[in-house]
Amino acid sequence: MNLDNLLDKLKMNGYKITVQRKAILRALAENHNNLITVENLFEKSKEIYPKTNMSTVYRNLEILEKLKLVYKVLTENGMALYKLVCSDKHHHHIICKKCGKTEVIDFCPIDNLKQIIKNKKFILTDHKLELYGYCLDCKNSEDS
Amino acid sequence: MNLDNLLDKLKMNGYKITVQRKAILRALAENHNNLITVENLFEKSKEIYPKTNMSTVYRNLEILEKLKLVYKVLTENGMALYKLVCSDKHHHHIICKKCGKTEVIDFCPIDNLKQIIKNKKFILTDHKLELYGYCLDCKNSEDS
DNA sequence: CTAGAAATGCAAATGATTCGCAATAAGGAG
DNA sequence: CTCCTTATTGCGAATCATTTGCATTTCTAG
Repeated sequence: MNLDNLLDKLKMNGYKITVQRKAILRALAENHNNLITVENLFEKSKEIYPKTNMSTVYRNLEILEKLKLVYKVLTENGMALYKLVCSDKHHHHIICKKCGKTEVIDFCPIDNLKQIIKNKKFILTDHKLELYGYCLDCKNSEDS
Repeated sequence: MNLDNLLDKLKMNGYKITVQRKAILRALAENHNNLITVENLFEKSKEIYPKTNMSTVYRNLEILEKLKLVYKVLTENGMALYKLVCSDKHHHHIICKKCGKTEVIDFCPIDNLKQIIKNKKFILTDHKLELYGYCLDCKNSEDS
């Protein structure tokens, strides 16, 4: 999904297009393969529009998350990482533990699981599958 | 794993057995099927040994996590939930989104995934599979 | 029983995230 | 283009789970 599509989606949902909002989206778009921290996104947004404020970044991420335009993971210490969603099709990711690079995993084990869960006293509603590792770039750099 | 085993593991690793530590472990053991919040664990520990302190709970959870005696999940808002690990065998859970009850899922899709990841520029090291839903008790109670 | 190390309690610090509120900017109607 | 309404922003202060420093207490090996 490119920048214009994103802006359209926002407009369609009654959100105004502000300079800050565009900067944040562009910063996200320029990192669409990587999960980034809010702090980092804030820095990148400021490079595009220097007056962008941290609260604004948070508020926009909240909106983008609600519209499912952004994907959020929590690190082990509970900090949020974000990236733009790349496609509407259900999928998972493998995430580089060092640099946050992601690749799509076009496989979902949920059907196998549904079978198993049939016998449990549970109604399955959601699932979260996250794979972690190192991308080759990070693997090859010594200090991992 | 029962209380005595847990105490042994701690001793074996050079940790002392204190009243508070035993209270926290007993509280965890009494809830071994449910994920509980630290706050909640704190309350339950105090019922067993009233002088137990919140910091102590946090410090002990940290130790238990390091020894892999406890399993930790983060809620959507980044708050930690804990439960004792039940077995050494690799497994996953289905988690009730309302009450935190868990059931073991004795299936891991990682072999299928390894096959898929072979072609990616990634070294897989970890994975996280969490299933969410409602246990029948919660499903049946109206206010969900 | 004692010494030394580990653990605890308390209160204060941290740090990511949220919030209140006044000021500003967007964009539709005229 | 200008006005008006409403959303959005910036700022600083508040939140809140978690962590930490330090003095005190408790373990436990010897």
